[in-house]
Amino acid sequence: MSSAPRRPVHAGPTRGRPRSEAVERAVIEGVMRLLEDGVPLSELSVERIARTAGVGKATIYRRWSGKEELFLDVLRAAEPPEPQLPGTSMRDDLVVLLESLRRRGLAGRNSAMLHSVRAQMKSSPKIWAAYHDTVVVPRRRLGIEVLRRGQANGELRDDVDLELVNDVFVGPMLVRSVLRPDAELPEDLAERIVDMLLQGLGPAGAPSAAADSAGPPAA
Amino acid sequence: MSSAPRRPVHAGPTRGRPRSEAVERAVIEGVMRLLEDGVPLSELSVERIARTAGVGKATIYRRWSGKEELFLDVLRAAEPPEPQLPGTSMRDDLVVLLESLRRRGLAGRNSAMLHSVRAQMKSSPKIWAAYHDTVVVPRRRLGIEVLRRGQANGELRDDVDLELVNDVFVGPMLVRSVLRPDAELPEDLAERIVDMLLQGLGPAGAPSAAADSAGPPAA
Amino acid sequence: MSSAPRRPVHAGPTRGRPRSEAVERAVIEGVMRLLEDGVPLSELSVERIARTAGVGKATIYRRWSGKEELFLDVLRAAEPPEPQLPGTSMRDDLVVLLESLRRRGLAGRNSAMLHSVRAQMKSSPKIWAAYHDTVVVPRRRLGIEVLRRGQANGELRDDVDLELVNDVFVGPMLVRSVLRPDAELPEDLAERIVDMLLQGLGPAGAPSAAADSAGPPAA
Amino acid sequence: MSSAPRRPVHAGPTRGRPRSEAVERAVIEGVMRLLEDGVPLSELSVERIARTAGVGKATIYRRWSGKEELFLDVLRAAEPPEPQLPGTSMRDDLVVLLESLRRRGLAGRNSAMLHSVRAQMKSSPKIWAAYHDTVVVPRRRLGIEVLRRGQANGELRDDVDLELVNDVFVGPMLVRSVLRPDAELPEDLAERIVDMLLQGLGPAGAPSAAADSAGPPAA
DNA sequence: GCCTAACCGAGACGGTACGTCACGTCTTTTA
DNA sequence: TAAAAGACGTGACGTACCGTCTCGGTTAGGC
Repeated sequence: MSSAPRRPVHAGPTRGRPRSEAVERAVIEGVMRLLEDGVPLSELSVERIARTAGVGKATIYRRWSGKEELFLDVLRAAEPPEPQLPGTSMRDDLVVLLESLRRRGLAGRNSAMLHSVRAQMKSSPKIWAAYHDTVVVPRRRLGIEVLRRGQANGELRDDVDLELVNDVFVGPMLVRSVLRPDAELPEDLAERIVDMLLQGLGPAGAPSAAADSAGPPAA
Repeated sequence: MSSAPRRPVHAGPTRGRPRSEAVERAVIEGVMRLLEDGVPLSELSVERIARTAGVGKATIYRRWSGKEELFLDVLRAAEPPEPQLPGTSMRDDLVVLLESLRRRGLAGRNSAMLHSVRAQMKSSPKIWAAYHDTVVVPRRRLGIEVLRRGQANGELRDDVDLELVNDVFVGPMLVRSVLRPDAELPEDLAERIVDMLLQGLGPAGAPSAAADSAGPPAA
Repeated sequence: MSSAPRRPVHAGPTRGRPRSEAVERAVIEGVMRLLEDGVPLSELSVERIARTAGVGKATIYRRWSGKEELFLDVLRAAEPPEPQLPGTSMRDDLVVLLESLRRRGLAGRNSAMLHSVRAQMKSSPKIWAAYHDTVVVPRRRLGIEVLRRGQANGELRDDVDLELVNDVFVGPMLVRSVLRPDAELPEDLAERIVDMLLQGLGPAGAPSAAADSAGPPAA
Repeated sequence: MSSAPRRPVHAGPTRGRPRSEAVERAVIEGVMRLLEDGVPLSELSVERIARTAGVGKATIYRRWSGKEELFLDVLRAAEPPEPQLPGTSMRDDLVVLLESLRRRGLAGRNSAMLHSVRAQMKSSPKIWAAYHDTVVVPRRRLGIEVLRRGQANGELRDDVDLELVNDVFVGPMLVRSVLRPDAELPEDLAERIVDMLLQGLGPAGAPSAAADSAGPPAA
């Protein structure tokens, strides 16, 4: 789970006193508590984190190379679990997927701050890449799998690039939380996006029948 | 151009030495040069900016309340001009709009850093809101205007929320540059997104003919 | 008076805000107050000195390269003024010289600590050399001058190395305060040393008459 | 040899693995090697000493309460053996005593550093007292014994304070090595000091004949 | 020949100080 | 009065040691 143990891997098995796992937890939870308490990101110094967690500064630097790397683990710990897909149809799975994305942006008081943390992490391309690979990509894979199943049972056209289609579904939801982090997103947003996209925006699209019948067209 | 002149409006017309406009430009261009030279954002201190621009620190603080506010002006200066819309059809206008969005993300070596600057600015909600209102919103208004014209001439269905539709078009492009700032986006991405959305993703959509014919369906 | 301004001597006249002399004084007096208050030397961190003097750490490092160099100025400030020599005879001058040496070792509560400071400074040969050159050597020169006058008026033999003779007078007094810093030295120690040395230790030395007549032999 | 075993004297005779004497030696010799290698005193951390000696930190703290106490044993180990007195006369014995003092100050490259170690120890009065009692006092006793024998056989006046006379002999030699640790002391310094003092500095002293004849006056 | 207590090296731990750097403010002189 | 320069108090940075505390593994008795 930890990003990089920073232990010089030179010695044999475990020599010396082993690292305390409790410390790891205390630090990450300390950061979360500070964020929940409304401490602005600019006041989240390593020094203060250490003080809050009741931990020496060196103990933090022994595990993480800096604030960014620590934040990476904080975000990973805060990431909500993978949503449970109903599996009844591609359309329903997509709605659940987008809905979980919407909820992530408004989970309690700290969500705005978590958003800032994510933004802050971009200062270091390496760290951001690590976040992208371990958090964003898996979620993306899940979406593409859902789309693939949709193609298989005829809910989705065959002649489309699934990567792009995934962005088309996810983009509208994500871009709202990125551009206006504190805006409240309407509850039926996921449904509206999915249905609108499935039925097309041009006037030649399937008639309004498709808008209410949520299930697969032929079933 | 400056966001907040910070001049206490107490004195008469202009007493003493007037502020040099050259200073303003020198500072903003200094920041840009540093970014272009690959200086990481974390090393962009006010102290260094002042040194680079050959300017006193106090002179910077006289104009901007801090680094974030300065960055705001830097981003505004770096923002590409509003794209020239062809006006031949909603579809073509949308392609140009999205294409300008794509290009913004790969403008030279500094684009990745400008992206970081944008991310950094989110640490301060006030500053981000200012950026949002002066840069994001106008561009958004432009898109919605295009969509409205599309509805008027039958290119877009009548029963849709234009705000949401705008996000649906813009989202896929934006989310890619947000999640993977250094990825190269294919040149025909704008076209593909627009056409895919106009024609719908469900199997009942217009046949493949619509996919190649890029022009408006009825023209 | 200051040991090394540490200012890079590159710019022309005085540019920018000049250094505050009050700060210099506050720091040195802060150290002295801490020593007087019985703070052990090992707790005399730069951090604490700065806090005591109400001064930033950087302000200290701007003037002194480290604790040792600062202590150098503290010792120079604490050094008692050059004693007033009576000039009545070499013997009397020597007694005054040695007496001032004795008194330096017991000036208030802080003398023991000043002694520690001196000891500490030896960790850095460069700093000690500076102390030696600016404090020890002048005092030494004074002693040798007294001896030279003694040779001139017949109080001291002609065939002796004045440097060595000076050490012979100063040594016994100094060695006591070095080896046993907290011992109280008897009040008449200076007199006893001078007279004993002038009259010789061998049994063939001048009879006890020389011991009471303190003045020059021919008076 | 060890100053304070620091073993809590609660258990019976010797239970468990006994302490390795080799470790004790390794640590002390490690310190000496570091000093010989020119490592400045300020870089002589317990951590580095342990690393050099290939020993755990706790092993050092098991034996010594801290760096100062360890240095005490280092100095004791470095102390040259008590000089062999010829016994032919007080004058000769004193010369040998002072000569051994002179030699101590120039024993290889490390003598300057040993001097620093001694100085450093003064930071802790307790440690310095221990050094004084176990190293300085015995040597002092030896000097006073020599003087007493000199009084007995007529080489030294009867009416003098032996403690003070001892300081008078030792002081000039010691003060030179204290004030200028790196100065080279001339080879005949011991002889010159002793003879000068025995014959007195006043012009009424024995004529120059006594200056060359080094032996006791009456033999 | 075990048992077991104390040793050993290694290194993590909570602290504290180091010396540097940047913050935003404040004096200076110069224009 | 604004400008460049740079000192100022503050406080975080990342590192190094402090002295203590586990770890796994040794090394001697005493049984």
